[in-house]
Parts: sequence; C-alpha cells; structure tokens
Amino acid sequence: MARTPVDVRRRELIAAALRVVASRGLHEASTRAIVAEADMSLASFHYAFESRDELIDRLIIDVLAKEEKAVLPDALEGRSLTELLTDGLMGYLDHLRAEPTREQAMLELTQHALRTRRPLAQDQYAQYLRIARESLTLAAAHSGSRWTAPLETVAQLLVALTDGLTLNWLVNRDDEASREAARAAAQAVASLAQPVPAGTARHSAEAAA
Amino acid sequence: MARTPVDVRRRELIAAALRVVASRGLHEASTRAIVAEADMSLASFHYAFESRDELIDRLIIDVLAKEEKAVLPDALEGRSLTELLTDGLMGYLDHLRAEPTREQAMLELTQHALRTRRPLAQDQYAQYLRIARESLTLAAAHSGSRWTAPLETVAQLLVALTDGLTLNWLVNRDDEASREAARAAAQAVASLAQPVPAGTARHSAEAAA
DNA sequence: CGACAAGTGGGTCGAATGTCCCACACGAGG
DNA sequence: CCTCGTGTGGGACATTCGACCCACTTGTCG
Repeated sequence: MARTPVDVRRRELIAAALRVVASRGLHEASTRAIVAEADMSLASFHYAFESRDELIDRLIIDVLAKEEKAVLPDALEGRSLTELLTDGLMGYLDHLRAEPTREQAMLELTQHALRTRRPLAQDQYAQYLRIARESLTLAAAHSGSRWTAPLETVAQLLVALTDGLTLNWLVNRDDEASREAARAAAQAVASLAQPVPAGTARHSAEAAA
Repeated sequence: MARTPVDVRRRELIAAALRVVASRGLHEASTRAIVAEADMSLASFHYAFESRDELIDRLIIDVLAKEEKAVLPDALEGRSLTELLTDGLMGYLDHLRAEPTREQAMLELTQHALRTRRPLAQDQYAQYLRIARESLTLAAAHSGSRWTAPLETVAQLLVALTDGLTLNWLVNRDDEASREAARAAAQAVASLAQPVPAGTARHSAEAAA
C-alpha cells in the first residue's frame, strides 16, 4: 500500500487532472479517469478533495499561478517596438506550438469557470492583463517609445490578440498563417505608440513591476 | 397526439438544443433536457436523429449558416477607415451585449468541435474569415485606402480580435473597457492601410462580394 | 506494547445519461 | 372496410457518473 501524505496526493491529482483535461477534454475528466491517470483509488480522491468541483477549482487556480512567464520578450536593447512585440508574440506562438493541448485545456477551464465560477475567470483574465501591462511597459521603455492610448487599453488589446491568435492556431494549425497574423498584430499594436523625443525620456523606474 | 413531420421536428429540436446550450451550457444539453425544452418525448428525438452527437453536429452546422451578418458596417460613405472599423466593432459589441448567451454557446460549440470534429471548426473559422475579408475590402474601398499587409493576414487579425474581444467582454462584462479596447483595435488595424493617392483609385468593383 | 490517527481499498448507492423497444394512434390509399 | 406507413408515448436497458461507507493497514507516539 503506497502511503502518501494528503497534500502530495492533492498535487498528484491536480497534475493528473490537467493531463486528462489536456488530452481528452474537461468533460472526460471524471473522477475515475483522473484517479486512473494518477494511479490511485477513488477513495483516495475523496480523501484528498471534498468533490470533483473542488478539484477543478483548485486546478484552475493552480494552473493560473504558473502562467507567469511567456509573452515577455527576452528584452533586447536597441530593437524597435515592433520588433519587440513581434518577438513576444512569436515566442508565445512557439510555446503554443510546443504545448497545444495545455493551452486548449486552459481555454476549456476558462469557459467552464465562465459558467460556474465567473470570479475565477476574472482573476485569470486580470492575471493576463497584468502580464500584458508589464510586457508593454517594458517594451516601450526599451525601445524609447510611449503609448498614445491608455496602457490598460493597449493591454486589453494585447490579451484579446493572444486569445484570438491562440484560437486561430488551435483551429487551423497553420504555423505560417499564424506567424503572419502575429507579425501584422505586432505592427498594428506598435502603431499605438510614438517615439519619445531624445532627452525627454522619462526615467525607466516607471517600467518596474 | 401532435403529429408533426420529421423535418420540422428536427428544426424544433435544433432550436431547442441551441436554447439549452445557451442558457445552461453544452454539457447540460442532454437529450432529456433538449426534448423537455422542445416539449417532446424522448422517442421523438431518436425518431428524428440517430444520436445526440448527430444533433450536435447539425446544430453546429445550422448555427454556422446563420452567422452571416454582423461586423459589416452600415457602409457610410466619406468616413475614415478607422471610423468604419470602429463602427463595425462597436456594432459587433452591441450584438454581443444583446445576446451574450448565444455567443457563449457559439464558443462552446467551437471548442467542442475542436475536440471531436475539427473540420467543422475549420469551416466555421473559414466562414468568419470570409466575412472579415469582405468587410475589410468594403471598408478600404469606401474610405479610399488600401491594405499594406495581405488582405488574408489582416482578415485573420480582425477575426482574432473579435474572438479576443468577445472573450474579454464575456468574462468581465465591462462595456466601457471593451469599447475602449475596440476603439484601440480599430485604430491599430487601420494603421495597416494607407490612403490611395487621388486619381489612382481603383474601381470599386473589386470590393464586391 | 497498545491506542489512535492517517491513509487505503473495494464495493455500493442513487441519479443521470444515451439508446432502444414495442404497443399504439392516426391518416391515406386500396 | 382494412391495411400500412408514419409518428408517438411510456417505459426499459446498460452504463457511467459523483459520492460515500466501512473494514483494513500502517506509522507514530505514549
């Protein structure tokens, strides 16, 4: 009998649940499918979690917390804003291409939350917005530009774009078409900024988190 | 006993299914929930359709065919490209605000198709692309501009944007924020076009459907 | 060693699901 | 009138689901 403390079992179950959702979809992620993936018994499931719903909630929160990275370009100095944005989006596309099922799982979880736990979906979205804001601020600072539209608005635009590009790629799986669209998107977003005249550059402390 | 020919019963069932999906989500659209909504017996369901899956397929195809309209601006002459795009997106947002559950249902159906009937999802996406192309061509022609990026790419960008804005609004239900984002989006997309010098204007026959 | 909490396994419950069956009600066509 | 094909109703089926229960093992701590 493999005796394992509850909290590690919880982690294992959450990880297994994510794998099942990714590979077979949320509606196939039954308690039995999850425990099979985690190689446990049903009893262990309900020992670790009150209900399936609680696990799904935890899964959303968990997966949400680890979405930190991505999108942030590798911050190369001296590149134009368009280049930085393009790099960022391309990096995201690479990540998407590497783990498409994961991103599809995220989408399904968002939609599930939208029906049953709206606040969770809003938290998720707020997280994306924060990352977008930071990336945009950084990109503007490093390329010597400033946004002509409110940062919050540009961030919303960027998030909407990544969501849309994600769906686009997930549906068509057309790398080249998605890349073209991403390039155009970067150029379009960059048009919402203008160069800061040399000398009036504001100190980059504003670009912090 | 209400004797009804099969084909009208099929239509009624599809309509009822859409209402159920919209109000309660795809996973709650069981055969029983649907026949209850349509006020029929279970036998009528399986007399009209082989299986639930067949109904869902038909629902996707059906709902897909009726998505024609929207996004196309009311084509006012003499307005700038940015204005036309803004109008188009605003019109879409209004539509979304008027029938949020329907659009949410479309999203769920797309995602379902993505897992089980990918070609259907691709058809749906191709349909969106076609509408976007037509709208963009029309808008450029009426505002005396031409796209500096390939039309197909700009269309992909526009579709991605509407998808993203849809998700954004569905999650946050913040009318003003979404409108701001839409305005910024219109401006950004418009930056991918440039005015056609007077005199070199191409005949607008190219703008036809 | 003995008691007790923590963790495990297997079986089971009621509810819901998709599907199917069969006896019946009609209207049309002979 | 009878018959036959198209619908219709009310169950019934096996399967799956989430949840739970209880008897059990194992480590820990006194």
